Amino acid sequence: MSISESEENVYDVSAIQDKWLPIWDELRPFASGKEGDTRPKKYVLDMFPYPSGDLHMGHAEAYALGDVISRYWVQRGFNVMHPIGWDAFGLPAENAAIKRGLDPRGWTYDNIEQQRSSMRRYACSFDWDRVIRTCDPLYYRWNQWLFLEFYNKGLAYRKNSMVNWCPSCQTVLANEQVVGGLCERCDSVVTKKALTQWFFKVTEYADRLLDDLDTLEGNWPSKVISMQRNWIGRSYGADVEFEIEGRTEPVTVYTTRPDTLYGATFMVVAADAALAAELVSDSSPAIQAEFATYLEKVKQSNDIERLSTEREKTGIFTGRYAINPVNGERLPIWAADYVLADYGHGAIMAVPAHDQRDWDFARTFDLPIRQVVDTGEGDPNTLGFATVGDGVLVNSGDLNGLSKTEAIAKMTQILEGKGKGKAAKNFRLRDWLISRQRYWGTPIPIIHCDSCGEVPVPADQLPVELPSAEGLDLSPKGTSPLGGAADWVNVSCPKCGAAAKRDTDTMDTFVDSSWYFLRFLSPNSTEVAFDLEQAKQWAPVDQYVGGVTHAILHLLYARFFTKVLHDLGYVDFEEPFTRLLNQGMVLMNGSAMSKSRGNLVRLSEQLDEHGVDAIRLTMAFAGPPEDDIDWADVSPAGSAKFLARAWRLANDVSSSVGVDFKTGDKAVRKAVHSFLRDFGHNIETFKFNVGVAKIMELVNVLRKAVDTGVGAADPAVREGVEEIAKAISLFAPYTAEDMWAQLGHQPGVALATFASVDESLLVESSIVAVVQVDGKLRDKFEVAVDITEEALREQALASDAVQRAIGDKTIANVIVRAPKLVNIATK
RNA sequence: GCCGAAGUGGCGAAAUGGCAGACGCGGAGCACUCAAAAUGCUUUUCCGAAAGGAGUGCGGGUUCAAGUCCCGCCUUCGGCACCA
Repeated sequence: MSISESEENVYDVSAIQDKWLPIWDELRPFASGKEGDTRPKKYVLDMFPYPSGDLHMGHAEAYALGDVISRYWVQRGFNVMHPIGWDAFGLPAENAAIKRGLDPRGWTYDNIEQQRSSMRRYACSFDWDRVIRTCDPLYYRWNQWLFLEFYNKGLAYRKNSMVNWCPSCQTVLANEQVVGGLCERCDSVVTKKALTQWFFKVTEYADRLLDDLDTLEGNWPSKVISMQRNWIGRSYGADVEFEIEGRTEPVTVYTTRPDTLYGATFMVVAADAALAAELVSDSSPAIQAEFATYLEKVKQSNDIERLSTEREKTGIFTGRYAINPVNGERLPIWAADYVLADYGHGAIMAVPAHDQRDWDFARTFDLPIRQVVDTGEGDPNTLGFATVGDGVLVNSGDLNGLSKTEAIAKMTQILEGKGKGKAAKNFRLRDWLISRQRYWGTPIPIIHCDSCGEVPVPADQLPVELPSAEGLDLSPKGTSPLGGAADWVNVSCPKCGAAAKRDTDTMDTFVDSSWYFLRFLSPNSTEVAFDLEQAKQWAPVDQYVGGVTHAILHLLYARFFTKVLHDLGYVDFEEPFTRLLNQGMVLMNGSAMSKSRGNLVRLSEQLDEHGVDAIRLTMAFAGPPEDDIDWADVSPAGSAKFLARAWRLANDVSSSVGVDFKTGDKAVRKAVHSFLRDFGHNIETFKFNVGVAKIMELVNVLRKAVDTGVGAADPAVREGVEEIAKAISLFAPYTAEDMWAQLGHQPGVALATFASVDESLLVESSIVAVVQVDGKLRDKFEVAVDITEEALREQALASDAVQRAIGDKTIANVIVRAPKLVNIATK
């Protein structure tokens, strides 16, 4: 081989990348929504990134996998919309701005440009005509519009509540920013603070959010469905009314165990609930003082203490008594912090015999424990723990002898008859706190007027644009930085014209991402949030791809928004994401990559070293997409080697474009078409690693065919290599495009549809039958596919190896599954 | 504590109840080369020279046949966690 020949034959990754990028810019193969496109639609969506810097390995995995799906459907002849945008509001921009004394805008838009350019190099199949950035007024104006739609429907409201507070950052934190009781950013211990905040009424949709999960079964990872079910946490039980001595109004408690009402020996109210303070206010000064001290301690407590499992129960006696509605017993009322103010009614009936927490409390304060369910384990008084299982009711009047389930039903009935209670349900889910005392977010479009109260900003005055950050103190101080923008805050009331002030809070960025998938339908509209006709055509999202970190919050909120939009008549579906794929994480040496761990792998360096295609292929081939990839365990060099091997094959093909494949070698064609059949199935079931393996197998078959078989000129070889180029295009678009060109085609392999499977080529005339003796493989031989059971049985028994294995044992049974298998069972 | 998922070669992993380990990484060997790289080919679960035997976390079960189904454990990972 001469030197010049060998140079032609070298797979030069960077040259290929440089060659095709500008051509694709011209070609724009992934523009969607052109007039008159008759292809069936498919909406494929990757979770949009936060512009925190350049793309990292995690993005590289997510977008590689999303691209496999998106490109696959294009090549199956679908009109695919695969848009991208940026979730561009949020704390990191603000923190960077504070640190450098800059406007968060500059930092954000710079990062977006960097990520956009990296995505182009990474050959993401995005439709670049549909880009959105949530920090554009063009976008967040519609957050405000939606907020007002929610507000008008009573789904957005303001209330005072205890929220997470970081004493060091001087700001409220979202639940997701509290990690193990510590502030995500500064590791300070998070405490609680009472503040008036905006909420969205997610709880009103709790039943539907839970029940509709059933419709996602099979199309969403079961893990995500069960996490959402747990998070919503519906429980069934009863509300029970207790008269309180010296109080006109009864107190209602929620219980899942109304059957144990005869076992109630005391009542507990949440120490930080209004009820506790009220009850104590009529007690002795000594109790009032004790309560005040206790309440102070409770307010100081933090999640670290709360999370401790060994924690002793604490509480104080309020000096008040409740009356058990079924037996008239006087129950002392305690205030404690193990009862939550914001769940149920903030008060419980304590049944220490059958609830471990009540048992612990009873033991700490020497309160009676009365068994009312015999579970067969014994008396909780002497057992040392509460018995919570099923059993037979005792010491319970009319309930005696009933099972737990029967007793729950009967007690509920009794209470309803007496007007002392009713069946009830409760949710773990709380309303969504959306206000943030932060600058870099969507301003809440409400004006506070002394005489008119909360006044929505009129629709024609939207958007309420963020004032310039210039001159504003963005540093955390417990109130929103927007409060410092006097010109912006002070307005006249839209209703009465008097002096009024804007709401200075901004919205949680999860609001932005709760409906962005609809904005892609008409990304630049100044008339509507999203075009209703376009929504009919494209939505809902057929395939959503993203990390499992968003399994609860983002997906729950987006589902909530969709249901609200449905009820408002804007969309005709109730679930936003028909199918969901969660990709795993990219690790290095067993743990998540981070600078502080010193195990950070830089995407840009990987791309420089191995090429875009090899990295993308490695992401897909490493294993099942939902599994984590440990970068130390995979071989981008191996991927590059395979791509070069496939590429050389295109180089070798010597037949010309348009040659009649039907004249090609049958055996090779059979391999090609059985590949086509398997590959499509693998991709559609997300077995990308297996799909890649199938391509490798076909490449190996064709390499052999070229070198030692039918030769490079056989039409079947061209047929095979063309399909390989198309298949590789899902993973390695540069290599595929270059192969396509070598094969003599015009640019645009990404739009080349797969050949349909020729079933006639797959019909087998013979097959290898296996013979087992007692389940163990003993022989195999080729037989005709239509061999009769008798003939196969005879042939199996005639085998020397089989006879050797049977030896002197007696044959008990012979199972024949013609033509594939014979199993001989001996005694 | 509650809910869920997963345990298969040296490694990443395949396997509609029907040949365990496809495909790849790594290893070994051969060819090409003055040589190396690259490439191509062969081989690679373990024990055994071989015949053969063992083998999918552990213990049972169903079945002609179990990595796969059922029961009971163990381990690892993820989520929730005083939710009455």
